[in-house]
Order: sequence, then C-alpha cells, then structure tokens
Amino acid sequence: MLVPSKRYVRNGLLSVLRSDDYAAIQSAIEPVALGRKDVLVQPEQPLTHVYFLERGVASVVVGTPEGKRIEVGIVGHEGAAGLPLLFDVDSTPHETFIQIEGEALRIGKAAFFRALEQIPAFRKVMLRYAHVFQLHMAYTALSHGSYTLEERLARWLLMCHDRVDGDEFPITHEFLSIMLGVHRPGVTTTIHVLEGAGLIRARRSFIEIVNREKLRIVAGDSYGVPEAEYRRLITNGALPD
Amino acid sequence: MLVPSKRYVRNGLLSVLRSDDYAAIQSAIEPVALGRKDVLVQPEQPLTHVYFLERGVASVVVGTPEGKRIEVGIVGHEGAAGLPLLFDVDSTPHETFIQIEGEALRIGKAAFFRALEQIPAFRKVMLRYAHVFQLHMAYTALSHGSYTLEERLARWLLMCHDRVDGDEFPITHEFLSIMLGVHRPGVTTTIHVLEGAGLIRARRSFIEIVNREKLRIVAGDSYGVPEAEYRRLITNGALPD
DNA sequence: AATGGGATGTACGAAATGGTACATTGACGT
DNA sequence: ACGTCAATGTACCATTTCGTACATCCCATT
Repeated sequence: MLVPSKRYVRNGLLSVLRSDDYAAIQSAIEPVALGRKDVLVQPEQPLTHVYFLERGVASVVVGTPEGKRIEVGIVGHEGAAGLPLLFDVDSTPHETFIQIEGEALRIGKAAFFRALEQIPAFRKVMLRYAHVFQLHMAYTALSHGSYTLEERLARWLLMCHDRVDGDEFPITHEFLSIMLGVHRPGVTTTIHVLEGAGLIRARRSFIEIVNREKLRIVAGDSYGVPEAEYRRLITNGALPD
Repeated sequence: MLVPSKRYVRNGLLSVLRSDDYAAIQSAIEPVALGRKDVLVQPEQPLTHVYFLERGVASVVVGTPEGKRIEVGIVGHEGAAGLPLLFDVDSTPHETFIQIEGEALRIGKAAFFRALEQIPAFRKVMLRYAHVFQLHMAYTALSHGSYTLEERLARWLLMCHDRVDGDEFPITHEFLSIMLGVHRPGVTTTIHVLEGAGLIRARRSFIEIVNREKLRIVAGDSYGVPEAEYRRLITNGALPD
C-alpha cells in the first residue's frame, strides 16, 4: 500500500487539512493494514504511533483486574487512535483494538509532535477531535446508565454503520455483549427483536442494516449529539491560521 | 477574596507550576465564589472562562431533550471546568454546575489562550489533566454499565470525599439519583445498606464518610484508576520545558 | 408554636438484566 | 462426507432496578 496523496485520503482529520499542510506530514505517514483483533494501543504500554483510520473500525475499551470490560469509544475513518500522545501522555489504561479490519495511516510519535508544533491547523483539528471523542465517551456513559439494551444496541449499530462501507459488517453477539457490557444471550434476544421489526438482518457473524431511519428512532437521543458536534467542528469547522 | 500568591493556591493544576510561570498568569486570575447550583458551563452557550476550583465540587453532566441526564465527570480542587476552550471549542453540549459550594480562580478566554501559548508547562499540565478527565469519563461509563448501584454509590462518595475538606458534605438523595442515573428510592435504600454496615452516616441533606477503607472495598475497581493516573501524570509528573 | 415544603422512608408489582446451562447450527479444514 | 468448534438459539430462575404511590419527617420561615 502506498502513501496516498491528499485527494485520495478518506480520513476525516487528514482530509480537512490544506494541501500544503498535508504535504508537510506526508513523508512521515506510513500505511498499515489493520487485521481483526490487532491491538493499536496496549494498556500501560508506551505509545509509538497515532493511527488515522482509512477503513475499518476500532474499539476503545477500559477494563478492571476483575475482568469487567466495556467499550467507551469507537474509531473509524472519521478519527484517530493513540490520542494520549496529543495530551503529552506516554501510556494509558485504555486499550484500542480492531473490531472490523481495514487500513490506517500512522505517524510515529516524534513526527506527530513535530507536526503538532509546526502545523497549527493540524493541532487544531486534533484538539477538536479530542473534544468530540470525549463527548462521545460522555454519551456512552449516558447510554450505559439510562438506556435499555435495545436502545444501546441500536446506537452501536448506527455508529458502526457510519464507519463501514455498505450496509453489512461482521460482528458476533459475543463481541457485542462485551462492547455493551451485557451478557451474550441478551444480545441474541435483542437482535431478534430488531430483526423481527425489519430494522436489521442477522447472519452468522454478520449484521446488515436494513432500515437505518427506524434504527435511529429506536436509538432515540442516545445517538446523534457527538456526530453533530463532529460535523460542526471538523467537517464544517473553519481551520484558520 | 484576593488573588492568592502561589503558595496559597490549592488548585492542583496551578500549584504544580513553577513560581515564575504562575506569576505570568496571576494578573489574569480572578477569584469567584461558587454557590450551590451555579452554572459554570451552560450547554451550547459560548464559554467565557476556565475555572480552577479551589474549594467545592462541580458536576459535569450530559442530557437529552427527553430529560435523561447523568453525571459524566466531577471536578474539585484537583481540576478545572471549561476544558472545551483547551480544545479550541467555543461551546459544548456538556453542562457544568456546582454541586458543593466553594471558590474558584478563573481566567478569561483570551488570557487562557495566551497562557497556553506562552507557558509550555501550563499547556502541558492542562493537556495531561484533559487526559485524566477523559479517563475519568471512561470509568464512569464502565461503572454505569458494569457495576451495581451500591458499588457506584460507593465510588461517587469516594470521589466526592477526595474533593471536600473533612468527612462530611451536603448532598441529597435526589441529587445523587440524578448523578448516578437511577431512581431516588433506590438511592435511599442503598444508603441505608452502607449506613447499616457502618461505612457512612446519613443526616438530612448530609452524608458523612465514616470508614473510607471499607468504602473502597465496596467500590472495588470502579474507583481508583483515574486517581492513580492523576498522581502519576500531574502530582508527580515532571513538567520540563 | 404553627406550617409548608423539601427531603426521606417504605412498599409494592412490573420490567429488565444477570447467571447458567444446554441444544443446535453453520463454516471450515481434512 | 465428516468432524470440530465457534456462534447462535432458547429456556428458566435469581437479582436488580424501575415506576409509582404515599406516609413521614426535618427545618426554615412565619
């Protein structure tokens, strides 16, 4: 895989940069393939790269020694993994791994710092993304605390759908149960409810989104706020300097 | 109230600065009293200041039009409110209000930007705090998704205890139920359980922490990770430059 | 001392989720 | 075609939390 010129970059954070700003970091960019369950950020281990996803989906999870584990963030071609480096933090308790395979453009730590310093627009878009990601985490907390499993599942499917090509993606009930912090049979049952209502179609290891509009209605206000904030601040957000 | 000289500053973010760095922003600092239910950050409204708490506790919450509402962060003398300004974001869906009265040192938006630019150590400590705050949000999401009400209540009481002077603070069951995203009678019942075990003592509108160690055992691993990360990165974290 | 309202105590049945166990099925390698 | 195993389907009861209703109790104000 080659380093793409700016016009072929899908990543939402890199593609909003001016051509000359992108050119300034292009040489530091290295394309990498992302396989299922690959770990981009290992908890408590030194971070080496920031990953700008081009395709595929990554999950950011936190866990405890007792084995509890839950997804607190999701990253696709709109974002990046390895944000602690932006915060001058070398390692973190979070874990980030690939949920759905794809590719990323990654930048080494030193080059990332240099780019932050030298390219104001890059720093800005990274900071704004960090805000949106944090907001996403806040709504994840709200979902886990105040929404039913059916609503949370609808929310997760919508977020995943936003980040993949097409209407179908590979995911098992087992994984979904970990992401949502519930037990696996509950996921199976709830998937049947959504499928019975004609909103999705489930095959072994795959889910297809059939009626996105109705899924949004099921998800209610658990979905949408961080997404709108992303559009406001990044897609449409002016990046002066 | 006067602007304190550095040696009398309690705020954990300001007090780690070198004297000369603190002196550089001292003239921009304005002390303000924080009364119960005062709003520091109004959702969707332009941010005007960053508040470094000296005493008291603030809650960061997110909500939905349907009226659901939950706490995703808590701020005391270890931190600051108004972080979106750090991210080059002028307004946010979050709301931040005072839970327990106190005082803060606040800095206007323009002076805050200037300080970030001119004082590397200040920028660093703010970024690191943003990371810890985000981590706190992640563990809040984990708590809401994977811990029982009793565990979550214990966690909240510990976090509040960390941020007040003494072992007693004013809080109603009603407020706690909003913070934890559960119904109010459940809070009452759970408080009785903790009280029966001799971990806390409850009076009308007040809760006293009697046995912090046992509370930690009840809270389990829902409490502690962000706190340790704060100590690692800020209290003990070198701030070169 | 009266009184009004916020705060708390309590009590259900209803609903959602957890915990566990086990049968079935589809995909893949041999 | 067969065997194997991950993935899914289903069942059932225990536990937790919700929803709601209402009684009681502090305590500041009058």
